[in-house]
Order: sequence, then structure tokens, then C-alpha cells
Amino acid sequence: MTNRSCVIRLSRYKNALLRLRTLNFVRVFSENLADAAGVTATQVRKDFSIFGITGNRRGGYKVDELIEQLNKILGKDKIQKFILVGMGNLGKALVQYAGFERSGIKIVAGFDIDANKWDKEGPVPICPLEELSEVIRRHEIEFGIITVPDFAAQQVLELMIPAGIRGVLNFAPICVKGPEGCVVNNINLVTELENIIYFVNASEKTQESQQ
Amino acid sequence: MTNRSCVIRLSRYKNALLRLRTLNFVRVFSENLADAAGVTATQVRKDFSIFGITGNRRGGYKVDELIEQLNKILGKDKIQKFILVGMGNLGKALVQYAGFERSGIKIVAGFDIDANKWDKEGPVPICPLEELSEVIRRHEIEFGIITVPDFAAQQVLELMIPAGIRGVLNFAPICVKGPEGCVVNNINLVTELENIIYFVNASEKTQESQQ
DNA sequence: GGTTTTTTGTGATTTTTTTCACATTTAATG
DNA sequence: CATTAAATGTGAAAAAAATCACAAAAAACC
Ligand SMILES: NC(=O)c1ccc[n+]([C@@H]2O[C@H](COP(=O)([O-])OP(=O)(O)OC[C@H]3O[C@@H](n4cnc5c(N)ncnc54)[C@H](O)[C@@H]3O)[C@@H](O)[C@H]2O)c1
Ligand SMILES: NC(=O)c1ccc[n+]([C@@H]2O[C@H](COP(=O)([O-])OP(=O)(O)OC[C@H]3O[C@@H](n4cnc5c(N)ncnc54)[C@H](O)[C@@H]3O)[C@@H](O)[C@H]2O)c1
Repeated sequence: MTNRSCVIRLSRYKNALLRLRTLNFVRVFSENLADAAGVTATQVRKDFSIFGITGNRRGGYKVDELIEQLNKILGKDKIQKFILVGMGNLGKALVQYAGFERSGIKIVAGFDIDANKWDKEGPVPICPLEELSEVIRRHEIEFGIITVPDFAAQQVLELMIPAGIRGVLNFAPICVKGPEGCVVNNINLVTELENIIYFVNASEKTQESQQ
Repeated sequence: MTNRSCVIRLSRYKNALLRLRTLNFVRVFSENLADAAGVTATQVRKDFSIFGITGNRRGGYKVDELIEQLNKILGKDKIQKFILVGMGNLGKALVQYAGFERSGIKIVAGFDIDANKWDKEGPVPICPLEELSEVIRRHEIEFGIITVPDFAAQQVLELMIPAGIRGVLNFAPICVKGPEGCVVNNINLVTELENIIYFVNASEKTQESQQ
């Protein structure tokens, strides 16, 4: 199996390509993609080499073809359906975000334990948690997003799995764990900010010691 | 300099420890932290070894001491101030999120180009973009969060830097670039979801080929 | 107080990832 | 149509990260 950061990079290349296409670019060089993704040109070509993507020596890559190939690899050749559990501040922002649909990602329904959040009339229906399993099965959904408080996150995951969810993005600040064969990614924004704080402090120290 | 994923892990350990403390844990073993962070016990001890954190052979680590040491390393021994630019759906969710303040991260002010978003009376004042530089300088803020549309992200960064910002978390789906010495982290949620889609598809293929 | 058991701490080893170096292809140029 | 210049593609080398293996420490037990 291929490694996570390599796949993340493929996804970044694809995003950059989509932007280049709107600017009417027809061809692109590894150098350009490297810039857009914040990596080296060699890395781009190596990544492509791993996945058997080839361009034209001297002419670079054709934007259209490359997007198509990347979409195929990333499983984005069809629309992928998600459900989201936890219609609080963050859940609402995600459900309303138009960028997902533009990228072939559709949030089919939201769920919450709180009756005040339910709303079947909106563009994305918000349903009681009890209907989770039924909706997942009916739409054959494989992917979920968790935006409930930390104490509820693991139990929400354990509701999703038996209904058929096989991949989850979790925003609650704990590492939730799925069974073998279930892909779980935990995003912790506090951790991301702490990471920035650390490296800014570290670079301050380097500068001081150089003086 | 130490590597990014190592620092991310330190932050995860710290988060797990805070939770353990609320459950009245006094001591903890590398095994427990490994579980909470989704890594191996050896990895935990190696990380600690790198930063000179020591425990007690047989007795593990004291939760309180460990939190303090990690906070020191992560620069969290004082409250860290942030500003946020782009008070849309995502920006609003982040500004209202109580978890940041609980972790010693304070969003001092929000900024937007749109006058309808301005509001100096709320718990976090939302100000016109023109005041960005002044606020950063007055509060001596070093960190920023970008939640504006993609086309505006790079120019927002370039407003922040001369005012004194040295670390940025960007949510717009492009890789913004700061000058040398400025730490920028680009979070792309579409990319995160695509990553999950990829690995679920990959594991499906593995299973099929095993049958 | 000696023995056993448990857990840390870390050099050595292995694995993974990135970078280098350069042959190969192809477009452009004269 | 030969020459040159500019890019790709990829084995080999280097660097970085993770894991192993085990000695050292310390608590628990008899
Ligand atoms: N808001 C942010 O910017 C932000 C930032 C970082 C992390 N997070 C994390 O994301 C998660 C959501 O954050 P938020 O600010 O939107 O919180 P929130 O409190 O606004 O929303 C949580 C929602 O989950 C619902 N809920 C609670 N238990 C549930 C259950 N068992 N099943 C279904 N729904 C349930 C609540 O009714 C509520 O609507 C939290 O874990 C938080 O720590 C949020
Ligand atoms: N909402 C989400 O869940 C989500 C998910 C993934 C990525 N993102 C990304 O995060 C960013 C924000 O998303 P959103 O949904 O909150 O968008 P939004 O359109 O709701 O909000 C954007 C805000 O930025 C403000 N703005 C625009 N240009 C500005 C400028 N030059 N200076 C200051 N403010 C400016 C707008 O007035 C608006 O208030 C976007 O780049 C989006 O792609 C959002």
C-alpha cells in the first residue's frame, strides 16, 4: 500500500491543476505543480512514477489528462457521498461549504441528537440520530464526518460502522479508533495551532543563537 | 530542527494527558499514551528521549509533571494570542470555539472585508481589515488564521507578515507561501476527505484480491 | 534484603521517504 | 535534418523516521 503523505500530495496536485485549468492552462511542468503543492519537482515526478503517470519529456503534462488520471487514482471519477454527525458550529460550516460539492464530494445528510437542529426541508436534510443507520444503508454511503463533542465521538463512530461506513474524518479532539479495515483520520485543530507555535518559537531560538 | 510529526505527537500526548488528569490519573505509562495517540509505546519513549523527558522506570510518568514539561516544549506555558481573518462560516465556528481558550489559545480579534461582519461588541471583536496591522502591533500578536476564499488568501498573508505575524494556519484550499522564517501550515479539508476515499478504495481492492 | 517483575531509555538496525544524478525523450532552432 | 535545449523518468544514494532489542532502574513481593 502507498503512503499517506504521497496520496495527500496527489490530491494537492489535482487541486492545483483544477485552478490552472480555470486559467486556461493546457500543459504544466513538474516544477509548476511542485510550487503549487510546496514540494520539489523531483518529488512530483517520483510520485507520478509510483502511480505510473507519464508526461511528455520536454512538453510536460497535459492538464486535462493529468486531472483525469489523478481523479481515477483518488477514486474521484464518481461523486462520493458523505454523512455528517454533529450539527454544531463546525458541522454547520462544513455542511454549507460549497467547495465540497465542487470537488465531487456530497454531504447527503446531517445528524444530531438535539431536536432543535433537525430540519428536513433545507438543501441538506438534518435528521435525528435514530435515522442514521437507515439513511446510510438506503444511500449506500461509505464515508462519514464526526463533529460532535469529544465524549460522544467514539460512540458515534461505533454507530456508523455497523451501518456500513468505512472511512471517517473526525474533528473531535480525541483519537477515535475503528475496527480493522476502517479508515479513520483524526484532525485536531488545537494540535495544528500548537505545531505552528512550536516551530515559530524554534525558529526564534535559532535566530537568537545565530546572532 | 525536530520533525513536524514528532511535534504533532507531543501535542497529542499532552491532549491525552489533560483528559487523563480530569479522570484523576496521577501516573501514566508510555503504553497508555501510545494508545491515546494511536502510535507505539516505543515511539512515545523515543519522542520523550529526543526532548530529554524522563520518567520513572517501573513507575511510568507523573501526569502533572509531564503536562508541564510538554507545555514548556510546545510554548504553551503562556497564553498564545491569535488573530483570524475571514469571518465566514468557518471563521465564525473557529472564533466561537471554546476549546481553543481551554488550551491556552486566545483569538484576540477577527477581521473581514465585509462591513456586515464587523461587530466590536461581541466577546471577540470583529474589525475592518484596515485595522489588522494596528491590532497585531498593539497586542504583539505572532499568530494568524486565514479563513478567506482561496483567491484572497495569499494577499491576506502578505498583509499579516509585515505587521508581525510569524506563524499562520491557512484553511483556504491553496498553498500560501510566507517568507523565510515564517511558518505556514495549509489545511485542505477536501484533500483530507480525498485521502480517506483513497484508502477505503485501496483496502477494498486488497480484500477483493485476497478472496 | 534478595529476587522477581515491570517499565523506562536508548544505541543499533531496519524501513521508509526524499533527494541526487543522469540517461532518455522530445520539442525547438537554425 | 542535425544540433541544441529542456524536460521527464527512475535506479542509486542519502537522509530521516520508526522499530527492535536489551541493559538499567525501580517497585513489589516473599
Ligand atoms: N468549532 C470549532 O471551530 C472546532 C475547532 C476544533 C475542534 N472542534 C471540535 O469539533 C467538534 C464540534 O465542535 P462544535 O464547535 O461544532 O461543537 P458544538 O457544541 O457547537 O456542536 C456539537 C453538536 O453535536 C451534537 N451532539 C452532541 N452529542 C451528540 C451525539 N451523541 N450524537 C449526535 N450529535 C450530538 C450537539 O447537539 C451539537 O449540535 C467538537 O468535538 C470540537 O471539539 C471544533
Ligand atoms: N466552510 C467550510 O467548512 C470550509 C471547508 C474547507 C475549506 N474552507 C475554506 O475556508 C475558507 C473560508 O470558508 P467559508 O466557508 O467560511 O467561506 P465564506 O465565504 O463563508 O467566508 C469567507 C469570508 O471571508 C471574507 N473575505 C473575503 N475576502 C476577504 C479579504 N480579502 N479580507 C478579509 N476578509 C475577506 C468574506 O467577507 C467572508 O466573510 C475558504 O477558503 C474555504 O475554501 C471552508
